[in-house]
Amino acid sequence: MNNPTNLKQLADMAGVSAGTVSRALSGSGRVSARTRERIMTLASKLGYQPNLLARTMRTRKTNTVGMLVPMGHDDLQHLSDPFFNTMSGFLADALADRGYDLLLSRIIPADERWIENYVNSGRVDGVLIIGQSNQFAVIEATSLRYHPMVVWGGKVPSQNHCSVGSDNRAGGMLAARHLLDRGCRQIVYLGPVEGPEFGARLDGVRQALALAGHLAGPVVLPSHCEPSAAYDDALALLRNLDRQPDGIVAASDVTAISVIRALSTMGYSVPRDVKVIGYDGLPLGELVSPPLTTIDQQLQRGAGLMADLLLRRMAGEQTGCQLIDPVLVCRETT
Amino acid sequence: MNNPTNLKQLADMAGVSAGTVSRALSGSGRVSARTRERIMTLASKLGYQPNLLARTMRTRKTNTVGMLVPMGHDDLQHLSDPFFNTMSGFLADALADRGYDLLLSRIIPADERWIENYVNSGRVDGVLIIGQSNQFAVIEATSLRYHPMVVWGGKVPSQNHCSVGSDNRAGGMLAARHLLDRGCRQIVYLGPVEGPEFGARLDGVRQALALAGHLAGPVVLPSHCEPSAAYDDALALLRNLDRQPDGIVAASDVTAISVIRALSTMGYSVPRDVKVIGYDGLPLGELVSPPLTTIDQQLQRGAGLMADLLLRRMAGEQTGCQLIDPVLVCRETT
DNA sequence: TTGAAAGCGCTACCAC
DNA sequence: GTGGTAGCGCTTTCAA
Repeated sequence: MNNPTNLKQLADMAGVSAGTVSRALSGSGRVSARTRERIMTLASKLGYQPNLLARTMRTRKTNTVGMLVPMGHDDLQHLSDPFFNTMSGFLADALADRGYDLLLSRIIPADERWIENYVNSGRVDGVLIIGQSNQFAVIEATSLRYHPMVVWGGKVPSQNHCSVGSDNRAGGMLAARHLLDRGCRQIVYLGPVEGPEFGARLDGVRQALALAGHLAGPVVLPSHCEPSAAYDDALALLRNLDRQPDGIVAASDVTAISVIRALSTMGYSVPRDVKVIGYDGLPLGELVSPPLTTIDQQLQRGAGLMADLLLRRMAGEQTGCQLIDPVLVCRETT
Repeated sequence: MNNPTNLKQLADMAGVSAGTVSRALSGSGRVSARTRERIMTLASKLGYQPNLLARTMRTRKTNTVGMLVPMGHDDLQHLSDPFFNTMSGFLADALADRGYDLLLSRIIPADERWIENYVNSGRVDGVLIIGQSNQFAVIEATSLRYHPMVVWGGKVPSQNHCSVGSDNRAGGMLAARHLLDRGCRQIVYLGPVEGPEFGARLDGVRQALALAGHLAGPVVLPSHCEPSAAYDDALALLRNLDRQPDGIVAASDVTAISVIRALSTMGYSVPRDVKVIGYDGLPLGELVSPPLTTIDQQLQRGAGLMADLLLRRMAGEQTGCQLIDPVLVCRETT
């Protein structure tokens, strides 16, 4: 007695039609309780699993969400970056809770249709884009035609696409103000400066300093994203400074960690000589020593919001953006 | 002029049959160069993407690999753990390089058939299991019937399933010997002790100490996996010790980081007062300060090996296990 | 080289 | 409440 490989075989064994088995197994439709019961036990006894692809093909519902990370130019093992890792972990959890799987595809944007090409292949019900990177325009254009899409990132006034992310300007202000409160007077912003998110964080820092009467503003030290490149950048840039800073706003937690390493290489102690604040609130920040003071974007909550919004959009609803309030998490680097 | 949503529509527009379009687009089969060219340009102009699900259904090939993490009892946000994150990042990269996508499904083993139920649903060509956890027996039994499966984890002599992982005993020895070389005399093993992997690491530590004439062996302090639980455990266990250790072998990098935090809370300095060595070689270890001395399992290489072995098994080949040589990476915690 | 037709495994519709 | 039948979009024979 071979195990049934498809629904028809199971139906034959049960002495009913395929339709009945389908109704019994998928829970939809009217089947007598007895028949259902009988079919269920038989299926589980024989280890029968319906083919999800065939089901998907019929119902046009994959129960899968794709996560895409646009890798602008920076194509070196992006998916291993702590930020993306953390995000994919939270998203996988959030989606699993809602009955969806997460499909990770590494996509290097080749043309203006990379998102549509991906979704048109029919493997996902919706798509989550992590970071706008240098693809803001493409994302925006795509959002006019394709709706089940939610983007992690910043929000600009005229934006059409649905995004979830922290208020980066407010977060930047929070960070700078915290350093001021801690007595810092020579404040540096270190990290990437381009893209909607980083740009807004830097603006926030500028604004906070201006409000506090620091007319000179922060010293801006542009660096790469990738951790070891950021370390090299930080070392070179900080050594080059006329006056050593006493407070550094790093553009991200990963950057902050690289900065702290660079400072330690240079013989400075954190927070005694220099205070450093990160941005993101990665769980990782809690693990490092000294534990990292940071602006928490509440990534876990953000992942949940993205999942919720996406599901609503998949159901045809229109949704607005969600702005997460950044919160200061004061640990031991400031 | 609407964009074609399926192959038939495109065929009509091109004035050929569906079969011809299929042959042209999938590259297989004989089509005249001119026809192919014409169809390709038309398809790309109209933004047509073949439905991958339908193709999969016909060819029985999904070009997708599933990654499963058995969560024994410990079901709290496992996917956000740095180890799994790192692994999934490397695997996604390795698989992408080979033309495959990675499907992340959170599975909580319910019965002895959880793996088979997953693969029988037809969404993946093969499966990667991360960690044997308490599911060694299930994995072993499944491997008798289902072959496209590769497991990250340890290897025991009689094992049937294909695994990739470091030689945990050798790694444990390496770690302990390094601490001895550094002058440590009071050596503690801290971390989980159960499961094939952790058990072997601990054995290695024991063996190294015995070989060096330390008859008493290491003090064994069993702790949880999850970072903050591990921190609590470490604090409690270390405070309870009669004699403070001067060297700690942590069962993993994540554990090592928690241990270092605990030591710092207790007022000890690493590596001055106590030396700590981790296990895994997570990129994260390089980022923390002080940078972590660890036994590197070469996860990136391991992910590549897993991908290669899985692809060969998917092609019907039989493959043996791969044991990765653990290498000592000496940074600044020892 | 191309077209016609069958069929992958499932669900949904329409009878009864 | 259940069975028959059509069809999702594609690939793959088999004929022409």
